[in-house]
Amino acid sequence: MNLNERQLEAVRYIGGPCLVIAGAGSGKTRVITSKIEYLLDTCGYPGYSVAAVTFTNKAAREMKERVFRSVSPEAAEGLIVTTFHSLGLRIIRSECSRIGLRSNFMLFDEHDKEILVRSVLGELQPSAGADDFSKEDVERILGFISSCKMDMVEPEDSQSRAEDGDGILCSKVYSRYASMMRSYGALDLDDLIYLPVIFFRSHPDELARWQRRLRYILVDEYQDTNSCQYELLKLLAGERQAFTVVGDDDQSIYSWRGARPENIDLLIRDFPDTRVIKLEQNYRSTGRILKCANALISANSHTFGKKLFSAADFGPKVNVFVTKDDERQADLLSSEILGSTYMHHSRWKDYAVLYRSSHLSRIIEKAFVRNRIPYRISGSVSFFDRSEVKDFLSYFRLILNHDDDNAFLRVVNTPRRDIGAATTEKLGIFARKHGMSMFDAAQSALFQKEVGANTFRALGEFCEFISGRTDQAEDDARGMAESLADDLGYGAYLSSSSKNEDIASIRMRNVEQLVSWLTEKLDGNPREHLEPQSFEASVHSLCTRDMLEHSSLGEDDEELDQVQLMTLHASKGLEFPYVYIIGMEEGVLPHQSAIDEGDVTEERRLCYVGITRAMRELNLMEVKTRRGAGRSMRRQGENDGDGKNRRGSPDDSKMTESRFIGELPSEDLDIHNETRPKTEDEKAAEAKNVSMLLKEFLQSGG
DNA sequence: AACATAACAGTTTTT
DNA sequence: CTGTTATGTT
Repeated sequence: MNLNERQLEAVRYIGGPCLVIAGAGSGKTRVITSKIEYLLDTCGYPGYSVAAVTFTNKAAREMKERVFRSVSPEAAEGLIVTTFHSLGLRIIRSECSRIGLRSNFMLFDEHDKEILVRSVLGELQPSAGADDFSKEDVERILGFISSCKMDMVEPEDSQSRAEDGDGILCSKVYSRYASMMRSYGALDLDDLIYLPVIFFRSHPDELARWQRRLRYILVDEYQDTNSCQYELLKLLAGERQAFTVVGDDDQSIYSWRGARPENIDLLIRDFPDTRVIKLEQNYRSTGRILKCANALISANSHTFGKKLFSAADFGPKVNVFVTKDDERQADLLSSEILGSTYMHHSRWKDYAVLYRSSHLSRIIEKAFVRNRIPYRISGSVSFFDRSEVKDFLSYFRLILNHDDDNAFLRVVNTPRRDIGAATTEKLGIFARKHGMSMFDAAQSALFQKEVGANTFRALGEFCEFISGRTDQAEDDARGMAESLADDLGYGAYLSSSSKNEDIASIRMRNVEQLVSWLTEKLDGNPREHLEPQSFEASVHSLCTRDMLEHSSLGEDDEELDQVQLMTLHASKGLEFPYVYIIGMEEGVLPHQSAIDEGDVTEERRLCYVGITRAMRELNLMEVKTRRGAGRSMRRQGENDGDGKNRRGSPDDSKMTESRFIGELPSEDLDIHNETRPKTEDEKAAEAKNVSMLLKEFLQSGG
C-alpha cells in the first residue's frame, strides 16, 4: 500500500504510545487510516475496540470514508471514527444516569448560553438593568467559563484565575451558570469533554469498562487538543497506553479555542516510552513552495526541528500581486483564475482562495458572480444556526418540556404576540422567586397582577397553544410537527420579517427540511436501519447529535466543479493545485489583535498552513488601501495626487505588506505590482502571456 | 409597553 | 448582509 519507511513504522508500531510528528502533506491521514486497517485486518482487533478521533466533522467523515473503502463492514463493526465532541457525547449518553443527568438533556448553543448568562447576571446584580451588560461583556464571561472548562477548572477553583473584580464576577457567574445548566439538564459544547473527564475521575469502575472496550485510540491533529481533551485521552488509554497521536506543531492554529500545542511535549513527559516518529517527506507541493514554507516557519521556535523535503519539481515562482484596493484585487483574482484555467486546462475545483477572516470573501464572491466563476464558500452559516431552525427546535423543546426556560424565551414572542422584554423580565424574576418555570409562572394567577390584562391573555393563549401541541404529540407527533408551521402562522411571519419573498421561502424550506428530518426519526427508516423513535428521543437527538454532527451543511456537494473559497482555518487538511491567499497585509494576516498582543507566531503558522495547501502554484495577494481596516490609522493628505479617490478617501487606511511576505526568500517571488508603473521587462512578460493564452485558445478550437 | 421604521455599524479563526 | 440601536407611533 505504498508507504514509505517512516510511515510504515508509524503504522506497525503498536507496542506503546506513539507520537507521529507529521509535516504538512506528509501523508498523516494515510498513516491513520492505514493503521486502523492494520489493527483490524492484520492484528485482529475487533472494530468496536478501536477509536479514531479528529477535530472536525469533515475530517471524521473523510476518514470514515477512507477506512470503509478498504476494510470489510464486518471487521469494522462498531469502529468509532468521530470528533472529540461526538465521542464525549457518546460517553455522556451511555452514562447519563450515573452522571446524574436526565436522559433528555439538551445541547445549548451560543445563543442559549448568552440568554442564561444574562439571566444569571440579572440575578447577581438586581440593581443593574438587563441592558447594563453589552454583548462583549457576556461574551467575555462565556469565554472565561469556556476556558475554565477546557483547563479542567471547576467553578469553586476558578476564583484563583480572577485577578480583578471582573474576574471575580466571571467566577461567580460560572458557579451559578453551572448549577443552572445542571438544573436545566443542559450541556454546552465544552461539557461534552469536561463531563466525561469529571465522571471518569470519580468512577474508576466505569472508566475501566470503557478502557476494556477501547483497546486502541488514534488522535488526528493532536496539536489541537486542549488540556481537557488530553486528559480524556490519558484516562481512556489508561495503563495499556495503546494509542497513536499524529500532529504537527507548526499547524497549531486553534490556541484561541484552548488548544495546547505544548501537549506534544507534555505527552513525552507523561509517557517517557513514547516512540516519536517524524514524517518529513512531503508528497504534495513543489520544492519551491516547500522552500518558502520552511523559510517562513523557521522564524518560529521549535521543539521538534523538522525540514520538509519533496521529490517533486522545483516549480514556478510564487506570485505576489499588489493592487490598489480589494475591489481591484477581486477582479485581478478573477482574471488570473480565468486565464489559468485556459492555460492549464484545469478545473475550477483545482483552485482555492484562502483568507484570514470570513468577511474578506464578500468582495471576491461579487467578482466571481460578475465573471461567471462557479464557487463554493465553505464554513458558512450552519443549518442549525439559522434562526428559523432554532425557532422550531425551541418549539419542539418547549412542547416536549414546559420547563425549558430558554426555549420558552426564544419562542414566546416569535411570531409576535405582544410579549416583549419587560414582560419576560418580570416573568424571570417571578419564576425565580417562586422556584417555578417561566411557563408555569406565565399561567400563575399570582403573576396576573404583574402585567396588563392584554399581556396576561397573550401569555395564556401561548401556553395553551403549547400545551395543546404537547397533548397532540402524545399520539400524533408527526401530525403535530407537520402542522406546527401552519398553526403558528409561521409562513406569514417569515414573509413579513424577511425583506425578500425569496428569502422567506428559502427559510420555509429549511423549516420543512427540519420537520421532515424529525418525522423520519419518528417513523424510522428501514433502508438505513433506523428504528422508529419516540417524539422525545427524536427531539433529543436533533438537539444533540445532529446539531453536533451536521454542523456545516453544503459540504455534501464537495464534488461539484467549483472554486473553493474558505478561511485559512477551514483549509487545514486540504490540498489544491492552485492556491491564492488574499489579504496579505499587516493587520489582516498577522491579524491586528495578534499584533496588539505582541505575538504573531500563531498567525505565522496560519500563513504556513495556507502556503502548504498549494500543490503546484502559490499566489499571494495584497492591497495598498482598505476601507475601515485596522483602527483609525487614517492619515489625511496622504492620498495619491490624482485629486479625490471616488471611494471615500479620508476613511481608507493605507495598508502595509504582511511581514510574512518579507520572510519568504525574495529570489522565489515574482512580484506583480499594479500600483507601480510597469518596467519594460514586465510588459514583455505580460505580452508573452497574452500571446500564449491566445495560442492556447485557438488550439482548443474556440 | 411593544412595535415599525430607519439608520447604523462592523465583522478572527469553530466544535 | 445582519443584527443592534435610536426614534416616533399605536
